[in-house]
Amino acid sequence: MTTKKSILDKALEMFNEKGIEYVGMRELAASLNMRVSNITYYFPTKDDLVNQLSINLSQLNSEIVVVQEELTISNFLDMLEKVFRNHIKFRCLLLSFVHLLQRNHFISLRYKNTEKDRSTAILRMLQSLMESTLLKTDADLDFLASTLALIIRFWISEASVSHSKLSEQEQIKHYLNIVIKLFLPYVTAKGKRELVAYYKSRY
Amino acid sequence: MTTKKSILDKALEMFNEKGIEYVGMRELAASLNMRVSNITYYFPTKDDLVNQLSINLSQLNSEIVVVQEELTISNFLDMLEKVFRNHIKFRCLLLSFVHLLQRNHFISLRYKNTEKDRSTAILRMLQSLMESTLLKTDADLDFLASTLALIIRFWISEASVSHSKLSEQEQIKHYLNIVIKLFLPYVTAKGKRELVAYYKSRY
DNA sequence: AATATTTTTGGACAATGTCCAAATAAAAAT
DNA sequence: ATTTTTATTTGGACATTGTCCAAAAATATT
Repeated sequence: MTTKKSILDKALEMFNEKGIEYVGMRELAASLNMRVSNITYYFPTKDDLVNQLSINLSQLNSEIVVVQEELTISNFLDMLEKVFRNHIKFRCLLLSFVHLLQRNHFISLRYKNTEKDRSTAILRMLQSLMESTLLKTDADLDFLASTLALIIRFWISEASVSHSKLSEQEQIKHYLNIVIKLFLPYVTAKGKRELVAYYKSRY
Repeated sequence: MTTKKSILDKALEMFNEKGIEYVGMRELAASLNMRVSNITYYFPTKDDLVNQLSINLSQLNSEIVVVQEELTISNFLDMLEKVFRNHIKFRCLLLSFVHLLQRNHFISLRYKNTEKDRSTAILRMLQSLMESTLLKTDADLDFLASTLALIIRFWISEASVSHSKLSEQEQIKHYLNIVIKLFLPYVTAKGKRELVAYYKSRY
């Protein structure tokens, strides 16, 4: 394992534990048995370090969210669940989401580029579900996409505030459930069967 | 105007502008034409200062969210809109919500006390709407309350990230719209008339 | 007018992220 | 094998942050 990777791993671990803003460079260096300036050799600023973590999360999510023909509700929820799992792995980033975008120059630049892609990706998936007659033709896709985006971005913040006693698995279940119920009024009979099947297959 | 109040006012103004974490005590003091230690005389720590702002927001919201007999959809949405306006006035607090709860000892203590009150208040309002035959009897109130809580807490974070070009008025409209659409499948015919009437009366 | 209380001040403190010249280790070239 | 070049690591410095405190100044009370 390279020095760079060991720094990233330990940083993610400690950031997740205590929050990005509350882990000092000296503390991180001490945990790694190295000197602070050794970290800054690989990551000149703390923002660089955080930015690399954010790139890693983006890549992980990109592997999951792939455009596919004939998207099913199960596929869709599976993807969502995997994204939720990635969010837990990188939870420090999502808990500091707003601050990072306000102040981390790299992240805010990169985010602006991927933001539209991501939300149009969601919209296209919903359209695909509609074309497969899984969503009713009069379903308000913009509403669903907006609400979905809000949940995806902030579920983990909400969970850390309101459901911290729940296990990670239970938290994921809770917010997947909310998504399922969000879709419920808008799925066709066929879609509803898939939705219910997905729900029963897990819980 | 007392010194204490002038500190709170200026702090809120600058915190909203730049973010709580990015306004230093010296910067704040300079804007007030006073010395740092003069601020710490009234607010020994920055957390004390932030906590007082958070108390002020809580009080403002408590004045709005009052339990009333015969709650109507209009009343409910009016309350929500007023809460949204308060959130804009104190937006710095909501943008730092997670951090404050993680690290500000006062706020996290106080929040735990009011958290359950608030969410049961939401639930009771929904029950009241149901008793007034504005919500269908089979509406999933827990789902509505959960989703509502998520929107109320994080709409302004989402707006700052995704809709920063919109005016404050447009942002409020957008998220009120989401709430309206969230309720749409669960309102009775009578409730729907109210919902539509509310929507048309504004926009 | 003297005393007590409240408010304001300047300067200190430790901790933070960042930076840099020098030391060391490793690799490449001779 | 020895020298030169490059990559990595180190200790110490810097400005900035929130916090603290003894003394000064202003105000209130006796």
